[in-house]
Amino acid sequence: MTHDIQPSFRALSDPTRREILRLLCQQDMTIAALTQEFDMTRAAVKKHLTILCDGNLVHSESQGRTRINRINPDGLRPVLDWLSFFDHFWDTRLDALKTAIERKPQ
Amino acid sequence: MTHDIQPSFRALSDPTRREILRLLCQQDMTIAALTQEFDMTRAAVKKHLTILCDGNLVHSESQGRTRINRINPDGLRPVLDWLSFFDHFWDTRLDALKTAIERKPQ
DNA sequence: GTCTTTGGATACCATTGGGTATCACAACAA
DNA sequence: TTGTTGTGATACCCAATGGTATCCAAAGAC
Repeated sequence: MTHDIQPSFRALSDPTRREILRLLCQQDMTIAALTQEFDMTRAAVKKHLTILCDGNLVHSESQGRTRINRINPDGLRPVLDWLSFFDHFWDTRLDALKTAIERKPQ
Repeated sequence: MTHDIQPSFRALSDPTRREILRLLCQQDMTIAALTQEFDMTRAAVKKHLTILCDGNLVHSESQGRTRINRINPDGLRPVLDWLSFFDHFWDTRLDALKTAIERKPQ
């Protein structure tokens, strides 16, 4: 039901893919347009886009001969949720430590 | 000067390492203690810890014979910053689109 | 129609990554 | 001292990954 976050973290772990996301934040782009921004072949960019789609961070849609690649901001939510969870537990532990120190008889 | 975020994203991309972070949120742990939580050898856990240290998410400190592994919450900040940047640009684009629609004569 | 462009798919290569096995070393206990 | 425990480091294995080259199909442009 709820999406696995692993594909999202995987997609974010490559600098080329993060750069693709940055570019797609500004405008939708075709594979050909994205390829012009990198020093690699179209096939390589296509592979990165597939991984970004698997991570639910990008959505692709055919329009005639071209295929429009679009950011999917909802895909980032599970990642942010996990990091928040992480932060929450850290805070909890910090609070527990603080409480322990305060209670400790000198 | 400012740390490269790539090692942090890399460290977060593996489920075992995310689980290690979750465990370390609750308490500091030695490698031996961490190894008991996983179905793998101490050497494998050690490798994961090295990657987490490279990503600045964990800090290790020798205490006599043992080595204490501790969460470094500051290491998560660059990651959160990047994701915020991402969010910001998405919002900006969304606003631009909204404005364009509102301005568009019907 | 033909040609060009855009993209999908596959095979292939070199490197990285996660894992084990193993040896060596330092610290503590007896 | 002898042994045990916690750790570091290395060599090795196999799968995954990032990349290329290549072929193929379909949509537009001419």
